[in-house]
Amino acid sequence: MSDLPAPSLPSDFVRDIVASDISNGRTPQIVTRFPPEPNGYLHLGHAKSICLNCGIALENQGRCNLRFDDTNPVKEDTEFVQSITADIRWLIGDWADGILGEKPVGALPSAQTVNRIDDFIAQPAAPGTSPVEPFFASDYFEQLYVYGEKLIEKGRAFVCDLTAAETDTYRGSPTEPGRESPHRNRSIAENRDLFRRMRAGEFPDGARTLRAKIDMASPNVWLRDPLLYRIRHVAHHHTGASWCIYPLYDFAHCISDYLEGVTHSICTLEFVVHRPLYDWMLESLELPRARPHQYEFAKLNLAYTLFSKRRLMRLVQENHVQGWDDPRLPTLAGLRRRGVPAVAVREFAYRIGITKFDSLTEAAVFEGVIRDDLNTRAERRLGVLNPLKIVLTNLAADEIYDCEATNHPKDEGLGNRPVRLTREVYIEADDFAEIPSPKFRRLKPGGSVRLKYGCIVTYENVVKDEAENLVEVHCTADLTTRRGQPNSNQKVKGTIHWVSAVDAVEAEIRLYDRLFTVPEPDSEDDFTTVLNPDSLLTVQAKVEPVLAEAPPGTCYQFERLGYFTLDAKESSPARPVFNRTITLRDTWAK
RNA sequence: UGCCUGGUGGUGUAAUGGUAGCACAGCAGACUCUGACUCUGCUUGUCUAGGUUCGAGCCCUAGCCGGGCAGCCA
Repeated sequence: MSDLPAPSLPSDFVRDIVASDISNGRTPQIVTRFPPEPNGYLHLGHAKSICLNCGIALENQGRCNLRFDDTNPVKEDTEFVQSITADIRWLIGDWADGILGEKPVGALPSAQTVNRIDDFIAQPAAPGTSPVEPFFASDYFEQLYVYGEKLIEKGRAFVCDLTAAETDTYRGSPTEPGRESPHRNRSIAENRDLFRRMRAGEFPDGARTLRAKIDMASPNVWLRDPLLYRIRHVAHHHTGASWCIYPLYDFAHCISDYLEGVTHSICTLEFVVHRPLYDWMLESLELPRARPHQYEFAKLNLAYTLFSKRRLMRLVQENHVQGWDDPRLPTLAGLRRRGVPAVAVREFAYRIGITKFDSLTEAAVFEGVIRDDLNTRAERRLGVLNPLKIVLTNLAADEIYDCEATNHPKDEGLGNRPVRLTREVYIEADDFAEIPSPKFRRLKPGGSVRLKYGCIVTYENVVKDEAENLVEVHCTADLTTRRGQPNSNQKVKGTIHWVSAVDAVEAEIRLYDRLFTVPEPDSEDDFTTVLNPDSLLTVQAKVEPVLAEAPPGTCYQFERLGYFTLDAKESSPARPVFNRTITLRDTWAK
C-alpha cells in the first residue's frame, strides 16, 4: 500500500454539479459511465476521465458503467475490448473496482412499462454475479432501431437518399446555412418502409441514411439534420452479421446513457456542440424516465508526449516504438510495463484537476507523483549501470566481509539483506573523477568515499592501459568503518553505490527517456521529425545477485540512480531485464 | 470572420461580492551511509479598458488572446 497522504476529497465544477443535483433531489442515485470505442489502447488522457467518472461514483455511492461505444464495425475489434478492460481493472483496482458497472454475460436490455409508456432498461449485474462483462452499445442495436422508428413516427426523422458527397454540400458551412434534402418531406409511411428495408439489407452501403429532421439553417452544424443510421454490410465484432445498418454516435450515445440510467454523462470539450443534439434526441423520444445530462471538461495535454489515437497508432505501426505497451508510450499498458503504479496515475489525475481550460501540464507533475509513491514503497538495491572496477588492495582475493544493507531507509519493517564486500568491486564510472570539479564529492585522487553499507575507501592510484585508458582504480579499505565496527560513524563527504565483482549479476537495463524532444509534438507538422533518438538506451549493468530472483513487475530503487522495474514480458532469472521507470531527482546534474 | 467555449505566478489549480491560497517547478539553506527523501525560507499571479459596489479574480459592457465545431468517426 502507498503511504501517500489520503487525498482530500477532490472538488471541481463537475462535482459541484453532481453535489447540487443530489441536494436538490434531481438525482438521488449517481450513475456515470466511461464509454471507450474499442479501436485503440487506453492512455493517460483516458485515465483522467476514468478517475473522474469512477471518482464521482465512488464519492456518492453510485456506479460507473464501463460501456464500449462500439457502433462502427469497420474500426473496432475485440483485441481492444480485451486490452481496454484489462487496463481499467488495473487502473481502478483496490480503489473503485466496487463501483464499476458491468452486466451478466450476454445480458440485453429488458422491456418495461413506466407511466404506461414502453421503456427499456439495461441493468448492471447484482453484486457477486459471475461471469460479468462490460456493457456494449451494440447490445442496444435492437432498442436503438425501435427508437429510430419512433422518431420516424413522430415525424422527426426521415430516410435520405443523398450520397455522402451530396450530404456534405447540402450541409453548408459554419457561416452559410445548409439546404434541405429533397427527401426530407417523405411521408411517415414511406420513411418507415424504407427504414425497415434498410435493416432488411435491400440497399447497398451508402445508398440511404436515416436522418433527424431538425434545422438546416441552424448556426450549429450538428443540428443540420444529422445522420442517425448508415448502411454498412460488414460484420461487427460483438453482434456478428446480425446488422447491416449501424447507428451513429449522436443517436446511439444519448440513448445508451438513458438505457443504463446514467445521470451524468461526462465527456470532453469537443462534444459541447453536440450537447443540443443529445438533448434534442432524448426530448424528442418523450422517454418516461429521467434523462441523462451531458457535461464537458478539458482533456489532458501533457508536455513531451501526445495522445491522439491516430498518432499513437502510427507510432506503433511504423515501429517508432515496439508495440502498444512500449514503456515510452503514455498508454496505460506502456506505463504499467514501465513500472508506473496505478495509484500514481490516480494521484496524477487528482492533482491536475478538472476544468474547461485547455492547458498543458508539465511532465514534472507526472514524474513527481511517480517518485512520491515509489519512494515510499520501493525497496532499495544496488546496481551499477556503467561499471568501473575498484581494487581494494589491502584485501586478499578470497577475503569476504558480510555487510548488512537496509531495504528501506524509512521503513524498518522491510528488513535488511546481506551484501558482500570483496577485494574487487564495481562502482559507477561517474562516481570517480581524475580531475574533479570543485564541488565533486565522490571518489577522486587523494580522497575518500564511503561504499554504501560497506566501508570507507581511500584512493591510492589509477591503473591505465597503453592507450592511457582508465582500467581500474586502486584503493585501500578501512574495515573499521563498517557497520557495527568502532569507526562506523566516521564521516566522509561522499557515499556511493557499488556491487561486489564476485557476486554481481549481469542485467539488461533499458533507460527510457521522453519520446519527443519538444513539449508539444502534437502541434508539429510531422511529429515523427521530433522523436527523441535517445528515448531508449540499453546498457548491461552489474546488479546485486538478489535482483535476479525478483518477481516480474516489482519495482526497486537502485540507490542514487532511480526506480527500475523488472520487465514483465521479457525478463527471466537467467537474463534479468529492468525498465527504468524514472530517475531520482538529480540536483547535482544541473 | 457564423456558433460554442475559455483566460488567476513558469506550470496546474483554489477562492462562488469580503485577507488571492495550494501543489509542482525554480532559488537559498538545514539534514543525510542515496547530491534522493525530509525540513526551513524565498521569488513570481487575477488578459486589457471602462462600469456597478463601501468593497470585484468573481457581477455588467466593450475589446484582446486561446481552444472547439462543417465524418455516412467517436
